[in-house]
Amino acid sequence: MNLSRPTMSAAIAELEQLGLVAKIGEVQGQIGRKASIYRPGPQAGHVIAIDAGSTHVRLRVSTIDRRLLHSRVYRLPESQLLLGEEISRAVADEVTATLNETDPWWGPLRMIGIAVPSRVVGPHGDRSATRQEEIFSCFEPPADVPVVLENNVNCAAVAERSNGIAEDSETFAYVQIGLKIGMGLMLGGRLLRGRNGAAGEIGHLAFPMADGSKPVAGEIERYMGTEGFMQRVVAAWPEAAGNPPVDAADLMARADQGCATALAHVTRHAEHIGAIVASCVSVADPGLVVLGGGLGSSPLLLPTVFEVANQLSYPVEIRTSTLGQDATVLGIEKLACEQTVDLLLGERHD
Amino acid sequence: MNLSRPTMSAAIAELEQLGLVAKIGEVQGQIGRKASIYRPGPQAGHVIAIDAGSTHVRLRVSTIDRRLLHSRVYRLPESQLLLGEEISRAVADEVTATLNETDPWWGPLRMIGIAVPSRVVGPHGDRSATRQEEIFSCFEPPADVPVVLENNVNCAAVAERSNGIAEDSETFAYVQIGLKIGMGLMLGGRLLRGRNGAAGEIGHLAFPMADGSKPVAGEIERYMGTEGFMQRVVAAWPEAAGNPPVDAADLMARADQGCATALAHVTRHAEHIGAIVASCVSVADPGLVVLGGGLGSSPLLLPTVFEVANQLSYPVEIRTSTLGQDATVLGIEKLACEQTVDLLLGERHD
DNA sequence: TTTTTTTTGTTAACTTGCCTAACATAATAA
DNA sequence: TTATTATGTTAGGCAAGTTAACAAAAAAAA
Repeated sequence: MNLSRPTMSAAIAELEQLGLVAKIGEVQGQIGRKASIYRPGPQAGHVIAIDAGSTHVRLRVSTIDRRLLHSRVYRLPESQLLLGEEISRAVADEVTATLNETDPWWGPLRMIGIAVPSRVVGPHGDRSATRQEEIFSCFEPPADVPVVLENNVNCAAVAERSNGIAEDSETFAYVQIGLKIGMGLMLGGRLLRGRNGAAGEIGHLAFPMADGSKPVAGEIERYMGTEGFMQRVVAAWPEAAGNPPVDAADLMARADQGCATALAHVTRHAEHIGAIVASCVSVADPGLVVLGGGLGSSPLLLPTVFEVANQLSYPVEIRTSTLGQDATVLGIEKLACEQTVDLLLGERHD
Repeated sequence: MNLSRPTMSAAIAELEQLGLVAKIGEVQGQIGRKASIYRPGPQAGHVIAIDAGSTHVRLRVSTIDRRLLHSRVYRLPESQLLLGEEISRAVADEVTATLNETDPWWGPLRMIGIAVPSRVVGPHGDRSATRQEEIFSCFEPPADVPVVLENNVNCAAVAERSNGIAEDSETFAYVQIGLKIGMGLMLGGRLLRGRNGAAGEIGHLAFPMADGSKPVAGEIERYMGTEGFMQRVVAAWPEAAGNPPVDAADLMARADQGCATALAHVTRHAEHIGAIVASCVSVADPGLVVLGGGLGSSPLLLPTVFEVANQLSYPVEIRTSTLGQDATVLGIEKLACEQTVDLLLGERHD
C-alpha cells in the first residue's frame, strides 16, 4: 500500500504519538534533504515465538519487526511422537523462564505464537478432532495475551517465504521429509489450512496404490518416515559393504562420501519423494517445491526428486531448504508478528 | 456489500442513466410503500458461453444476469481426445450461426467464454506449454469481444457452486470420473489454477505407487478412465454371468438392476475413486467432494467412495453431482457473466 | 560564496465515497 | 380520517485519501 506523502506523514505522526514507532535516524541519499528512518517504538512491544517440537522446544523473543531480543532451546528428555503433556510442560517452563528475564525495555508482551506438531483447525473448523488443545494441558498463557497456534510444517513453509529459499514466491509447497512427512501449501501468500486443518497431511496419501493392492491409512508416512526407510536400508544392506549405517545421518554421510550402496538407497528414496511431489503437483500445481526436514534438506536428493517429479507430472522447480532447524520457530515468529501488527492497526482479514 | 439507501439510490440512478439497469416492476410487501425492482438493462448486453467438449459443442447465449436467450448443441462427427482443429471448427460454426440469429434486443455482445478440454494457464503462466491456443486455430472471435478461456472440469466445479449441489460451500473439490479423470478445486470461492494451469490434473497422481513398483506418467488416468476400467471388467467377466457389458452405461445399468458381478466391479472402482479422493483430501482438505462425470455421477458409487476416503484420510463429505451434461456450459457462463460485470463496473481483482 | 538543483516533508484545499438524520411518499391497518 | 410502516430522496457531514504549492535541507554548479 503506497500512500501519498502527506498521508504518510500524518500516519507516522499519529503512530509516533502513541509510541508505536520511533525515529531511529536519518539517511542521506546522493543529493537532497535527508530522509527520516522509523522503526517500531517501545510501545509496539514484543512477541514470544515457540516451536514446540517432538525433540526440542525452541523459543525466540523478538520485536514486532523481528529483531531478536532473546532466545532459548530446551532439549526434551525423550522424543515425543505426539503432542502431549511432556511438550506442554516444557513450553510452560520455558515461557516462565522467559517471563522472568523480560526486560522492561521490551515493552508489552503482545502475542505468543506456538508451532505444534499437530493439525490446527481454524476458527470455522471442528476443534474436537485435533490434538491442538493438548498444548494447554500444562501451559496456561498469561491472561490478556493472545495465543496463535499453527502447525509446525506450515510454520516452516512461512519461514521459507519470509526468510528462506522461497522469498520470491508467493505460491509454493514446502515438503518436509524426516521422522514424519508433511507439507505446507502457500497459495498467493496465504497458507492453505483446509476444513480440518489437514491440508498438506501427505502422510495420508493413498498408499500402496496399485492394481490389486488396497491402500492403508497413514501407510506412506510409515514407509517414507526415517524409521521405516532405515529399516529397509538395514535389511537390504549387503555384508560386503560393511556394517549397516546406524541412523539416517550416518547413511547420508556415507552417500555423500561416495559409498555406492548408500547412494543407491538415497536415490531410491529420492525417487519416492519425487513421486509424492508429483502427486502434490497434480493436485495443486504450485510451480515450486521446497524440500526440508531431517532427510529432505540434503542436497543429494534434489536432482532425482526434480527428475522424477517433472517426468511424472507438470513443470515444478525444486529447491532445498537452507534454514535448518530454526525454520519452524522463525515461521511462527513471522505469523505472530503479522498477527500483532494486524491487531495493533485494527485490521481485519475476514 | 451493503450500501446505505441514499448511496444505493445514487448508484442505481447512474446505472439506469447508462442503460445498464432498467426498472422492471415493483413489489408490494405486507404493508408500506412498494419497492422497485431492477435488472440489467438493454445496454448491459449479453454473453456467449461455449462448452467445447470432446463429443459435443454446447452453446448458451444469456444476459449477464444469466437469463437464457438462446442455446444450441452440436454433436461432433467423431469423438476428439484432444483439443484441436475439429473442435475449433465446430466452435467457429456455432458462433457464426449464433451471431446470425442475434436479436438486436439482446444488446451488445460483451464476452465469449469457452470451456476447453485442456489446461488453461493464467496471465502469469507459461502459455507455450498448453494446447489452449488450439481453440483459435479455426475460430477467430469477433474483434473487440474479450474471450475468457477455462478448463472444462474447472467450469463444472464453478457450476456446482453456482447452480449445483455445492451451492452452500465456498470450498470444495469437484472430481470428474469419466473418459478421463480430473478435478476442480474451489478454495474460498476462487478456483485454484496453479502455475501451469495444472491444479486438479489428478490424472497425473503417482501410480502405481507401492513398494517395488515405479509410477508411470498419466497411468492413473488410463487405469481409471472408462476405457481402461471396462477392459478390466470385460477381461474378468465370468461366463456364468452372460455376455459382458458393452459399455460403461450398460455396466452401471446392470449393477443398478442388482447384477452381483456388475456391482462388484462398480464397488471396486468406487474403492479406487475413494483412494484418489483420499489423496486429494490429504493435500487440500476441502471438506466436501462432489463426484461428477459419466461414471462419477452415478449414486451407486457414493457410499463406497465415502467410506474409503474417510477411512484413509480426514473427514470429507461426499455428494453426487446432479447437473448432468450442462454443468460445464453453465460454469463457463457463470465465469463469463462475472467477468463481464467486473469489466463493466471497472473492478479489478489484481 | 552564492545560486541552482534535487529531495524530503508540510500545509492547504479539494475529491470521493460513503454515512446519518430528517423528511417526503405511498401503501395498509385502525 | 388517522396511525403505522416501508421505501426513497434531500441535506449535510465525515473519513481518508488526493493534488498543488511551498518550506527546508542537502549537494552541485556558477
